[in-house]
Amino acid sequence: MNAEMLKGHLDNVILATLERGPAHGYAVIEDIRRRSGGSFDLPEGTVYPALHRLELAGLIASDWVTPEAGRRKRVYALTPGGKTALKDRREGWAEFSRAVGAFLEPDKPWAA
Amino acid sequence: MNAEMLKGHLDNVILATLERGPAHGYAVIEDIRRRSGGSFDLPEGTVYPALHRLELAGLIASDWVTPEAGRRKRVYALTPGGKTALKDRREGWAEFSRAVGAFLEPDKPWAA
DNA sequence: ATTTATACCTTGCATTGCTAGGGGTCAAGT
DNA sequence: ACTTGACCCCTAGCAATGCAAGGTATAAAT
Repeated sequence: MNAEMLKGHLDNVILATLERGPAHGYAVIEDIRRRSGGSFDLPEGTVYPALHRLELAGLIASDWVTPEAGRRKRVYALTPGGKTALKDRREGWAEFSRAVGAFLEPDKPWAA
Repeated sequence: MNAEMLKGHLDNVILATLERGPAHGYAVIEDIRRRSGGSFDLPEGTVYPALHRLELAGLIASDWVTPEAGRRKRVYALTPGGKTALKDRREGWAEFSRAVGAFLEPDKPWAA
């Protein structure tokens, strides 16, 4: 799978991951890998800047958590604005997916 | 629809457009707009460089055509390599679409 | 004559995912 | 004791891409 295809969709994937509950960066990477069936095996240099980007945009918020056993983690959670954004991006993805499918999935009924 | 979502997918859309037969740049833009149901209304500054890119990569080839009536056009057609690439990219899109759908289309059966 | 649609092109920008590095903690194996 | 691997965080700089903005030119419509 081409690497550039993810551009513009990573934020949506991360937001959808955090929709299931707060998680720290490393766990987000693992969730994405598992939930995508291995298709998205993202390096840290991709995900961490994306998380910072989303926090700067106000779509997620972070808290440092230091458990008794283990290392300190930065746990991210969706903000109300993030939930709204995710809803909008779902619609955006549906439209985009339908539009590209009209070109690359010629068996679909909508492909004129 | 977000603008950055098209990144990495435009080449596939253009290749699929030329799959139906040779066309010049301006016609490609119109075909994409029509076939996408208006979702992709691409400016020339997006499509023309992409066509040059694809030709440089050997996936399409161009010929200048000067009809008796009308303006001269640069007509692009898929090369054998382009047809092969399109086939591969169809599979890539299927995988990518399935993977993103697992995050943004939670009603789908594969969304664990 | 002016506007609109057609038809092509390029420069430079903003954004993005990735590579390649860095730091550090902790458990298990050798 | 030492190394390996898993865990957990971060940044600088690169390459690619879609786009805005601008230019050129012909043909048809008003």
